[in-house]
Amino acid sequence: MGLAGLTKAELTRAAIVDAALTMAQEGGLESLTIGTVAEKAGLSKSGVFSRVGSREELQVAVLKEYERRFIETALLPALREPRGLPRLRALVARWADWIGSDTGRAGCLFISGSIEYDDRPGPVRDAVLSGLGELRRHLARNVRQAVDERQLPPDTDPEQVAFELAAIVLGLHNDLRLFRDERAIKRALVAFDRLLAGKAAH
Amino acid sequence: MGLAGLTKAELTRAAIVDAALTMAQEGGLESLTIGTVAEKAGLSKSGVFSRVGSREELQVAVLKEYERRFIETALLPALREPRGLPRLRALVARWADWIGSDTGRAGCLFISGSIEYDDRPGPVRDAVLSGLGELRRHLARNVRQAVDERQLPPDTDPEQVAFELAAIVLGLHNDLRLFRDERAIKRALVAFDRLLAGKAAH
DNA sequence: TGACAATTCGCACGATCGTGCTAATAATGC
DNA sequence: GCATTATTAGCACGATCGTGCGAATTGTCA
Repeated sequence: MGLAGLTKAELTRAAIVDAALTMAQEGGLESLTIGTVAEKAGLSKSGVFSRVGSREELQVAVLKEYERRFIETALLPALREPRGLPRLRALVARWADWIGSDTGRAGCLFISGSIEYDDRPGPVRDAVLSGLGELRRHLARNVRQAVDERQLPPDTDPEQVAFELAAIVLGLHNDLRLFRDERAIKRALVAFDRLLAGKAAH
Repeated sequence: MGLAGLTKAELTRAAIVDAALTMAQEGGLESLTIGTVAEKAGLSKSGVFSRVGSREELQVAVLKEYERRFIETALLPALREPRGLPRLRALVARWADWIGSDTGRAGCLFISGSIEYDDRPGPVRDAVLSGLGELRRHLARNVRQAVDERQLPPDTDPEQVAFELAAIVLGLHNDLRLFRDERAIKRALVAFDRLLAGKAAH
């Protein structure tokens, strides 16, 4: 047993998932191959395979790890803000920062995954769908709380606002990754403000 | 020379591109293989290859054909509306309809392409970038004209509105394709209205 | 240190990929 | 109908893919 109570196999597996995660951020989960991941991790193909079980299990593991980091970095810190609009604002701000932080090199696995697996059934698609669905419900719940706190108009449609917030993030991701246009960051923040300024959609 | 002045080779090529386009709409341009396209078109691998030159040229040809159909179906008809807000509204309405029309089976090649090729240089990426860039500039120009016609506030930022319009379409596409949620159509229209209601972003 | 278990590697397999090359076929002009 | 050309098929090639299996290596405990 090594540090932190992790066996060597678990450490190796973590290193594999970490390398695969980086690779998947440029190229997508579908671009992952056992061979290239092995090369990046400094292992043999068989070594990687014996740790992750199969290519598909590796893809799911990478997605889960990415989700864990997002929750830790963006979602949980926002929960420290008071409920309602402040918490919602903190969440979208951290979310946008998460997308824009390592711009250029790193794409969002859930956004690319939602394209790659929208017509490809299986465990990876299920993981993408559940992760994004949960986030969307989380957004709508926060909007509902903001309405309860009278920080948004009472005729606000929470799911409508959640839809639009998610759409803005998609636009941000697209402009950053494809057009390499950093102005998208400011545009996304402007769009957020307009949406949460109290004149929310009915 | 056959009908419409097309040689047999050109007819075959058109059939290949048509079959490939359908296949690319579920699975993306990167999922196209000479073999599967050949099977769907009822030809041999060599037959397909001799018509399209290479896999990459086929991908570009498919994208160009998709763009041609979009221009014909959504963009040109909108140009018959009076310039300014009516034309802009007609464009986004037809655009949303284009995305939502054959929902489920058919994805937008430019949206999936912007994910597949955001980190993959080459002719396909160039085609995606130029097509989406042109559409974005077209949007901004129409917004600018609506401002000139005093149909939108004078402090409207055309590129900001164009960004948000594109984002809404991304959200629509995502909810239709991944979540299979038809309510996204109405939500996109609501978002359009809110954006173009005269309280446009500053 | 020696026995045993955990971990990783080397290698091979069938499948599929894009792409040339040559022969067969279909269309065209006399 | 025949010769010529345009078009498509057959086949093989090297490369890469995921995956299984036995050997080699490394770590662990007495």
